[in-house]
Amino acid sequence: MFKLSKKADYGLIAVKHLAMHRQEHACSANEIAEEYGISVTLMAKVLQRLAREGVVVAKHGSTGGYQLAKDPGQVSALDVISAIDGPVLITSCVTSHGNCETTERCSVREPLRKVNESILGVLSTVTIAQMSEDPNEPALVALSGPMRSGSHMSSS
Amino acid sequence: MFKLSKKADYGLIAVKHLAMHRQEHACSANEIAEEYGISVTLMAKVLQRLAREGVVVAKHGSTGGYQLAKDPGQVSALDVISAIDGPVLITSCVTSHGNCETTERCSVREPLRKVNESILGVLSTVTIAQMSEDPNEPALVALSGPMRSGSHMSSS
DNA sequence: GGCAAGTCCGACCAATTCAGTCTTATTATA
DNA sequence: TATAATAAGACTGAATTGGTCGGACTTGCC
Repeated sequence: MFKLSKKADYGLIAVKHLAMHRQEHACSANEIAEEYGISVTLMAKVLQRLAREGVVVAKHGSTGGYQLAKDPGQVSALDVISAIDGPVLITSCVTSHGNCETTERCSVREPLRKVNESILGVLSTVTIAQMSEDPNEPALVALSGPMRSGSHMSSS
Repeated sequence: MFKLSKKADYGLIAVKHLAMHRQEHACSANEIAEEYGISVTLMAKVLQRLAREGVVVAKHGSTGGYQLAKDPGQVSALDVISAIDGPVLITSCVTSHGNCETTERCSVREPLRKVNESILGVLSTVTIAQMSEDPNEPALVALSGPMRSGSHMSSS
């Protein structure tokens, strides 16, 4: 469809958790998973991936765990998502070496590439630090308002 | 991951094709599918869906086929995508009645909701008419600039 | 120094879900 | 009557989700 994978979702949760516990001890996968009621094994896998990609650093040993590798202001949502799910591409056509078999005939590739770039721009603008800010307005109120799903927000 | 479904992809291709053949006869699913080397049955299903959602109009009979329901400038990419795949929601949490079981504990819901809105904004800005234009025309470049729509750039 | 506990790491595996495809039958129009 | 849209269902395969196990590493305690 057009959704983040659960792994990417968990990755964002984990990274945000680490951002909020920077000063303290390193957080273990177990600790984070239990805090949010998430599958421990999957969260562990996500954190391993994030460590391999350099988003977080792992510390072995009995007091080990994970910590953010950089400042929360330096890590974007795109960093986390693409670390887990690989490069963000809205279509299979729009790869770096675009090679769907109907390349010449496919006429929507170029416009979609631009859309893809815009989305990358959006995702890279949002940092973990921003996501950790205290939302002074209750989220539920906004959500219970008029449905936004099918609507195209009065552009122009 | 974060990809359009093949159906949505085909939908965009079909709608663009219809936009470029407005003046002429109605195009059958068979004709469009063969032109782009696409599975005929899937393309038919996509067009059926688009017809049901009012994006295109179907004409029965031997000279039948599909035609755009509106002006190409009035149809956005979001219209096509959400007609086929349903509402665009980047996470399962961010629904209209947000009900993932860890709602209170889940801390990334609100930031992601804003990201979702930004993406909706991007998709709704792109019209079929723009997609049919010359690729050199930088119709979308403006979007890569400063974020609009729900962004929290003005952080504190 | 040596041992045990707690943690990360990597690979392999199982169940579920979902997208994509095909099939069949029906309806409407020229 | 022939053509093309419409509709509903079954099937297939891949991706996602989630788990298990054995290994390696670091720390704390004896």
